[in-house]
Amino acid sequence: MENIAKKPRTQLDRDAWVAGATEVLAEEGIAGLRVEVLAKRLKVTKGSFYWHFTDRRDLLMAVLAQWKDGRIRDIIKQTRAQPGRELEQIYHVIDVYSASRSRRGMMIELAVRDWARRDAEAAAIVAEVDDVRLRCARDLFLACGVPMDEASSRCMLLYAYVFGVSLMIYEKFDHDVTRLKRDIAELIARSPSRLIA
Amino acid sequence: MENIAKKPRTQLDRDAWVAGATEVLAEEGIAGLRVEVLAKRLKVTKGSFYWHFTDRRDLLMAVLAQWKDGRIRDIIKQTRAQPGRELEQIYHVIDVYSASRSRRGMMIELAVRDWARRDAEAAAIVAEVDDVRLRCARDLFLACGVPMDEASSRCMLLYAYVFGVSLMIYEKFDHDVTRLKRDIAELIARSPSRLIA
DNA sequence: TATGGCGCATACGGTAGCGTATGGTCGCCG
DNA sequence: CGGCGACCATACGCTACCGTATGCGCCATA
Repeated sequence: MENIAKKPRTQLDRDAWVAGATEVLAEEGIAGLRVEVLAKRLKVTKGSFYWHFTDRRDLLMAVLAQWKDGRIRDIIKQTRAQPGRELEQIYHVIDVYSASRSRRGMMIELAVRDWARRDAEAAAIVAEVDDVRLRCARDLFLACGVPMDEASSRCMLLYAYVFGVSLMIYEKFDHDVTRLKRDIAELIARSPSRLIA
Repeated sequence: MENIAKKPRTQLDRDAWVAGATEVLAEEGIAGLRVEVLAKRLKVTKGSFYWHFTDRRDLLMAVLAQWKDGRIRDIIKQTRAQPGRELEQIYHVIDVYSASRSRRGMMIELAVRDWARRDAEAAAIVAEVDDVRLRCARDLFLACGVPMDEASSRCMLLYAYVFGVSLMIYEKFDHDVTRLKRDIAELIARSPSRLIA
């Protein structure tokens, strides 16, 4: 009965801690991610934590690594388009990264980026993720026939927008969010065919 | 010798504390803004702090209020254009808010916005600032002859971009930041005259 | 059935930070 | 020159954490 890599016990493993930590990160930010707080949330004591991790930073790095893997996998998936449908894939990416679509994901994203502003290792991970994202999005624009330089500009604008808009509070300003977001997506991805003229 | 509101003493006043706190906020974020740390930086003890402020939150609210006033004053100033030169004023706003231009200002901006994600009072202030900013920028677009809806979209895109781009790490991606930023400014503010056609 | 290790609880020392209490020093004013 | 009030230092109790040390139960295996 070689029950390989599968213990049906109720006990916690590293991944469970990382999952819980990611949850806390989304809600409280990196500063609120404390091991004793996390332990309480997982209904254990920190005795368990220090069995699975050497210290707090060990956990943080695991969270970071898992975030990076998930993000890169997701980018590849979201930017894979059937030939000829690249433009609508661009709109899809804008829509999918819209804050309201995946509030939790964006909260983690912002928490990680805030973290990266003061932590070199986090910054390195963010740099990797950004690089992959930008290249994937640029490839979509290139496939639409947009020249290289403009493809770079547009994909940079795309990501800056989706992150930036989730930092803003504009309830009083806008009257019709749906139209607003649709029009902005137009501005970012606007049919590149026009540009050839 | 009515030396009104002017004591040439070397002692600290509320404003000195707020200024120091803003500095720490820029460097360490809201979580790093501790009264004992700040006191050490100002070469006094927290005995002084609790004479000027009732508690830590009192300081935070003062920082927030001063930030709001400064931002609103700055917006008014940056978006005031001579008639007929509104478009170049838009480019000026984009440039001025570029992260590299005022790194310190953007660090505070991001710290406040991160703070606002978990604090209702901070969120209310950010909402006010965003509203003023968006309306001022929209007025510029309107003065350029851009119709209302599009002016709204473009000014929202403008601010989302400047905040978002300062969250990204793209050294590996871009080869020519100057060109990139210029082209993106073009995409955001692109000569509205074209739209009439 | 013994025994060894995994997974966790408990207990401890140490630091950082908040807020309070109280005392001290200096300048000014009568 | 006595006293008062602005401004700050010192000292204290308290809580939240971090990380370590150690004990304890439970399951597997010999």
